[in-house]
Amino acid sequence: MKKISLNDIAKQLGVSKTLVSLVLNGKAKQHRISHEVCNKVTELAKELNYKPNQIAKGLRTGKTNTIGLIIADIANPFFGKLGREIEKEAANHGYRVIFCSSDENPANSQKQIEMLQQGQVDGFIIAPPAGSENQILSLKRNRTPFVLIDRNFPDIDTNYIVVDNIQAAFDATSHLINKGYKKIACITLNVHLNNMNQRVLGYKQALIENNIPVDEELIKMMPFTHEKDDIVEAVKQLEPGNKAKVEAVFFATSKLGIMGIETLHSLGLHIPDDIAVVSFDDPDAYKISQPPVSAIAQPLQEIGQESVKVLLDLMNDNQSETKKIVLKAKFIPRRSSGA
Amino acid sequence: MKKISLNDIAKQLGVSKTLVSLVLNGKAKQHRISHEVCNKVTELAKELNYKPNQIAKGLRTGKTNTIGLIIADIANPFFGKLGREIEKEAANHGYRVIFCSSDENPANSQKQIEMLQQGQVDGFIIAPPAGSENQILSLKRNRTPFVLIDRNFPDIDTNYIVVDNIQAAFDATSHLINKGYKKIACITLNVHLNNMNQRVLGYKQALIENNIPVDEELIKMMPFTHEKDDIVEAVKQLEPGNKAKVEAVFFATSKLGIMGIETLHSLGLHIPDDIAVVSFDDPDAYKISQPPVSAIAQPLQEIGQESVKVLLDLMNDNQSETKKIVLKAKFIPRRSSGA
DNA sequence: CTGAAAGCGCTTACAG
DNA sequence: CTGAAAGCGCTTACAG
Repeated sequence: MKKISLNDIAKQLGVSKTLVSLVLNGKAKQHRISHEVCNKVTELAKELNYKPNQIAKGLRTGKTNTIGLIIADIANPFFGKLGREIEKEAANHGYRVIFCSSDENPANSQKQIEMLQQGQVDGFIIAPPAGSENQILSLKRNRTPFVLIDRNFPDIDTNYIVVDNIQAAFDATSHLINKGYKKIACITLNVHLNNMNQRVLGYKQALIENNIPVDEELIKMMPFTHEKDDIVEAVKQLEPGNKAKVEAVFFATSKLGIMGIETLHSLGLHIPDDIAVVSFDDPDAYKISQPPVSAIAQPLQEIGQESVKVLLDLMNDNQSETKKIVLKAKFIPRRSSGA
Repeated sequence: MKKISLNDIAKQLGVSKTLVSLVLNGKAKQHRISHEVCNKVTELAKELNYKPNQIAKGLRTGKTNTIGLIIADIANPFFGKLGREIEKEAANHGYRVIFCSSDENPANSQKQIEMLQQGQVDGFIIAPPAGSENQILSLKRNRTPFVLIDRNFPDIDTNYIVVDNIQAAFDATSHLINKGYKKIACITLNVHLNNMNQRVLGYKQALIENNIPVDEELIKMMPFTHEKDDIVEAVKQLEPGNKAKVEAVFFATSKLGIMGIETLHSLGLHIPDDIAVVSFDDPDAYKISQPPVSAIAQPLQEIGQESVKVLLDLMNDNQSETKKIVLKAKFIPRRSSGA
């Protein structure tokens, strides 16, 4: 079954490709093409199950109706859910999306961006890894439409959709303080991403506002590629009885939280009696965990929808004013913090 | 910064496009192009940061180096992790992947396949929803390369990579029986997918082999779009004390399991004392759950790698013999079933 | 060793 | 109202 082309239809009907193209693209009226011809074309196209070749169309028009999405890891439920929202919103507008996982490695995102820039994609939605500033600047120079999500570079003027990380971390930490916890640890990633910095900042601000001294020893930075062992080590250092008694811990990502909670359990510690827990992000795991884990839920649907919308505006209007959108993340107290 | 093309290079060097194309595609030797010219071309290409337009290349060669992946839902951690493996293996071979979530709805997968068949993709990896047999047959008729994953249609001769669902379900159920449980419920999806049927079959076979009568009342079928309420209802019907005392439950998917366990907890039931639990698939949630959940882990990396390899073979060789690969899934006993 | 030309399947001025 | 022609950026016989 050979693919049929515009030409096939044109020949069978004894008309020109131009005509067929015009009709099939809904420009019949505008070009005052006769009703009769119009119908003939539409019918035969349907009969032959004609599907325009998007590659040819793309070459000609310079549009591919495809979005490149670069995130840290599609296997991470946070990005999985976010990716799904983006896919959904894109599909609503007739766009498909190519997924790329960078593993927070700028060399990877570089390769992925270069690969997709070779005419494969009309624009990008990117969660840029630390150290990818030059890539983002290069996209700006090329005038490639793109929008950042999850994190952004404060020094670079770009479109972005993020959440208020400071506020969210502040809320979660304040909640712990209100519950009477004072020795509160923070486990975060040691990557230079502004969202991570902000989470630590919010944590510190809550302490300071409540006259609790910030103890840098209680802030543990994990490499992004952290393995179980790293977490075990960090958690052990925080273990109650070891030096100062730690009463609670704030995990800055759900991946850290999941591994950390697993470790706490395996050390025989009880949550929240021995140590209270709150975490950024709200994967399913936190709902079935016993006790359920207090978490900061990001508005994934809104982030997904907005990022696609902003990108589409950009690709169509080529507007110059950058859109900087900061959404609220919601803290959900559960039993892991005595709620 | 305008994109630069083959022509730009050719003009600047005063040679033909043919020459440039040949050199850049590594066919210089084969066409005995002089070393000198060869170097000039390579250097200028690098200097101008020339990137061939893949769309143009695709139109000419009929190859896009893109794979279409159709799964139920990328937000589901099982498919998220599987998708990541596929993305990785594809990237290793220079392929990108377009992700589509069908939500197990054949109308969706139909639309997605049609969309991607318009020249956008060289082949498909598909987890076909129930009722999509005609789409698969149509792909066969078109001679579109594709491979099925996670489930297949026994009546259609296709390439596929699946796990031995019967064996895995049998193992998990046998484990429960060995632990002394007799009244074992099964919560599954009411979709007509052979992998789901096989999971129930394995469950039944284990019962029969141990002389435990199969009680159809203990097999609950949920719609794929199940909400919390459906699970609550089903679990309540199984609640110990309600009619026959149910001692254990086998969840046929992790999505069912996660919701089910959440429900058991909220009903105040203790796992495994009040009711033991085993589940197909092994999301992170099961590891931090208290108690950790006994689970059937599928070999995601192998499924991902094999599916890409089989597809690539197909696209290159157009070989006729179908590859049917059945991998083993591994049961991991944890404390939720008294392990 | 190198180049002119055709063509992949479209869209879009342009002309009539 | 309709068609011939150019061209998007490549690759690949073909010819010399």
